[in-house]
Amino acid sequence: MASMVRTLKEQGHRLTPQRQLILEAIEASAGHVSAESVHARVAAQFPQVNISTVYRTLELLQSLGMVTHTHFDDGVAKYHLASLAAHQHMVCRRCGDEREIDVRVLDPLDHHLREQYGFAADLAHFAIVGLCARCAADLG
Amino acid sequence: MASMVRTLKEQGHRLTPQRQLILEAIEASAGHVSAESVHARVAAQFPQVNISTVYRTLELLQSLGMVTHTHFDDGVAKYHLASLAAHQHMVCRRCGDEREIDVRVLDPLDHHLREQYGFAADLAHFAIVGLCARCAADLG
DNA sequence: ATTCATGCAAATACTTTGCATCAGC
DNA sequence: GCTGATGCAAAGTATTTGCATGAAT
Repeated sequence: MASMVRTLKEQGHRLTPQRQLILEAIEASAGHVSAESVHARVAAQFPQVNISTVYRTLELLQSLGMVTHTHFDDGVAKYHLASLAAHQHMVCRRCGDEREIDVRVLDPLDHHLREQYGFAADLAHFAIVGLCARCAADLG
Repeated sequence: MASMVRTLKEQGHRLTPQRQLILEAIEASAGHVSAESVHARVAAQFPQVNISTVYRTLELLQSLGMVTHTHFDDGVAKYHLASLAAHQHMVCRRCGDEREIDVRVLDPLDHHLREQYGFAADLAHFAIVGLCARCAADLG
């Protein structure tokens, strides 16, 4: 995160308390967070920080490649540090249970798309939706 | 689609012109369509059909398993016939180019998730986002 | 001092909901 | 006739934008 601050300034952007707070909030949540929950975390200490600043900062951090976002089933964008990009999630459509899996599972697919189509997939970009074992059992 | 009408009635739902039109619109678009474009198609002929009816019908068709939806990169839900579920899309983050691929590509992943976690993934639920060959070249 | 970032409020896009009326069964 | 489906309007949620003020450099 020291490096992030550096990157910001190197790219000619200003270092503001808001930006630091937002960055810290994303780190602290160690996972995927919506803009709203980032804002909630920040606003818990500094209520005057506006959610539009959160959105603008998230966009900036994305454009700098420091952060990425993922769409879960509800269509809401969830953000996480780009350095954590090497993970993927399975979300159960029925119970909402969420589980992390190793991206290496996706490697064969990645290679295939690359070789077949020259397509560099960002496979961590979306959560994998489906039915978890328990719910499948429940449904008979 | 005759079967769809049957399913509707068997499940105790009424057959209305709106529902038929919406179903036809989804079929006609032979792909993934947003609620808004379904509405646009229907409204072209019958302007009095309301978009809330489109949403309600799409939800119904989903609950009956006739239709599914997919989130593309913009977070907007795109609907398609469940019978067409056996396809997947790659979308280029940069140029927006969209390309269909065979889901069989996803079979190994599907098997892995099933065996490892008992998770029945709906792999066609999300488009695969990434960078297409041309854009990758453009960016050097 | 300059210029970019912020807060605020308003706008936008997508989707859902309450309610009275209407139509399928 | 009963009940579920529709249209309309309004609310809700997620996100974006214009603009004047304020802060980082």
